[in-house]
Amino acid sequence: MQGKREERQSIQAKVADGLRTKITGGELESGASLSEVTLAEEFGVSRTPVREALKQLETEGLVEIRPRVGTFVSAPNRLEINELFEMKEILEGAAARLMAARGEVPELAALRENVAAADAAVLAGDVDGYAELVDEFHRLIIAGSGNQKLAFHYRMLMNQLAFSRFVHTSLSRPGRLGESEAEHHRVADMIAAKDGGTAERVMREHVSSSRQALLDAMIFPGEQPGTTAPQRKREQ
Amino acid sequence: MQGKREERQSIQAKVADGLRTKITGGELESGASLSEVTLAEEFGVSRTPVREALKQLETEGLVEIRPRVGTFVSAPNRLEINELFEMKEILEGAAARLMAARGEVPELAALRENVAAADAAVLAGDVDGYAELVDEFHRLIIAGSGNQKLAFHYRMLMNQLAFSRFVHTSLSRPGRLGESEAEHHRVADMIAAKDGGTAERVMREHVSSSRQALLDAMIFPGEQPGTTAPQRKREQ
DNA sequence: CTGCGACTTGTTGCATGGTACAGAAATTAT
DNA sequence: ATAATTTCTGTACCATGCAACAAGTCGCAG
Repeated sequence: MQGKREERQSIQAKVADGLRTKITGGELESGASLSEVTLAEEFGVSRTPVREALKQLETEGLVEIRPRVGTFVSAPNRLEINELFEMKEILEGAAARLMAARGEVPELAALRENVAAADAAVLAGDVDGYAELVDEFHRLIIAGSGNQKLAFHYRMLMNQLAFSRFVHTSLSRPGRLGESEAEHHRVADMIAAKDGGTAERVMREHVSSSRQALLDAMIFPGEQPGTTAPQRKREQ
Repeated sequence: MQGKREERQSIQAKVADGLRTKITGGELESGASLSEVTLAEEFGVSRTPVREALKQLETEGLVEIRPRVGTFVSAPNRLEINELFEMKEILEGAAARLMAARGEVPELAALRENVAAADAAVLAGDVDGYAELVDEFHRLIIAGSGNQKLAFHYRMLMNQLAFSRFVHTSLSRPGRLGESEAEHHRVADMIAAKDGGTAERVMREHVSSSRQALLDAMIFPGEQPGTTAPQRKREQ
C-alpha cells in the first residue's frame, strides 16, 4: 500500500495514487464531483478499479461517497481543520521526543543539514526553497521517531489537510519566516541535546504558532451558511 | 464512515463490520485466509461487496491482501505491537491533557462514576466487570478529548491491536488489578483538577505500565520456529 | 533419490450489464 | 402563482463472467 518500488502495480493502485496526488496537490477543488464513469474514461480503465480506488480514498478520509448520489472531494470545515492541527501538534511533538530519545540516528544528521540549508535560504530570501525545507524538516522528525505506525497515521493526517498547499500561505505573513526558522533551530537543538521533554514542548509550540500563522493568513473557503456553525466554539 | 446509526447500510458495510468484529474479537486467527468466494457464500452475497469490504479492512490495517494470492488476517509482530502501544500512549496521554483543558464535560462525570464503579468491582473481585470498566475508562478519556480525529485514529489503532483480547491477559498478573485502579484514580483526579500536564504524564505512565504488564504476561505467538510462518515480508 | 520443468488448481484482477435509489425537472392540481 | 406529484436522468450498488497470475503437484530425466 505504501510506496512500492515496483512498476508492477495494479490498476487500482495507479488510479488511487493519481487521484491522491491530484487532490492533495490542489488540482481538484474541494467538493468536486468524481464520477466513476468519467474517471474510468479518463484513466482508460473500467469502473471497477476506479471504484475500489475511491473506496480506499474514502477510508483515508480524502473523499466522501454519498450512496446513490456521487463521490466528492472532502472539504474539511474549520472545526475539522483545527482538530487536524491539534493532531499534528500531538504527533510531531511525540516524534520529536522519541527522536531525542534515540540518540544518533541518520535523520539527526540530515536535520542538522536541513537547518543549515534553511538558514541559507532565509538569508537568500528564497521562500520557495525554504518552504521545501520546512516540509523536509517535519518529515525528518517523523521519520526520526523510528515509529512506522506514527509515520503512517501522520501521512493520513497530512493528506486530509492537503498541507502542502498551505505552507506557502503560512509563510506569507511578514516576519513569520525568520520566526519559523528560529523555532526549527530550538527544536533541532533540543533533539540533539537528547532533551526529549523540552523537544516535545518546543515542537508543539512551533506547530501551534504555525497553525496560528496559517489560520490568520487564510481566506477561509467554506463560508456557506446552513452547513455547520462556523462560530468560534472556544478560543483556547 | 464513523458510527452510522442508520439501518439502511449497504451490503459491503455489513460485510466489513461483520469481518471487523470477527477479527478484533479473536474469532478469526491471525494469518487466517479470507477467500472472496468463501466469504461471499457465507454472507450470501456476491464477490463484489466482499471484495470492497476487504479493501477497506486492508486500508484500516486489519488484513493484508497479497495480489493474486489471497487475503489474510494481519498478524502484527513484536515490533509492530510495541509501536502500536507507543501510539496508544501518545494518543491517550494527549486525550487526557485535552480533556483536562476542557473543564466540565459530560465525560468527566461519567469518568467519576466509572472510577467509583471500578472501586466496587475491585473490592468484589469482579475481574470481568473491572475489565469492562477499564475499557470504558479509556474510551471516556478519548471521547472527552473532544477531538473526533483523535478518536478516529485511536479506533483504527485499537482495531489493529485487537486490544479487547488482551485486557484480561493484562489483568491476570497478581497485584496488577489494584495497581491499575490506583493509576486510574490519579489520572481522573488530575483531569478533574484541570492539570493537563500532569494528567498527560500520569496517563502515559499508566499506559506504559499496562503495556509492560501485558507483554510480561503474554505468550508471544510467533516464537515457535517451523510452524505456520507465512513468511511475511517486511514492507519498508 | 534428487532436481527441474510442465501442468493443474485456486485465487484475485478487471470488465461489463442490470438494478435501485436520490435528486432534479417537468407536469398537474389547487 | 404555488404546491404537490409524477417523470426522468444520473449515480452508485451489486452480480457475474473471463482472464491473468501464483503456487503447489506431479511427472520425468538425471
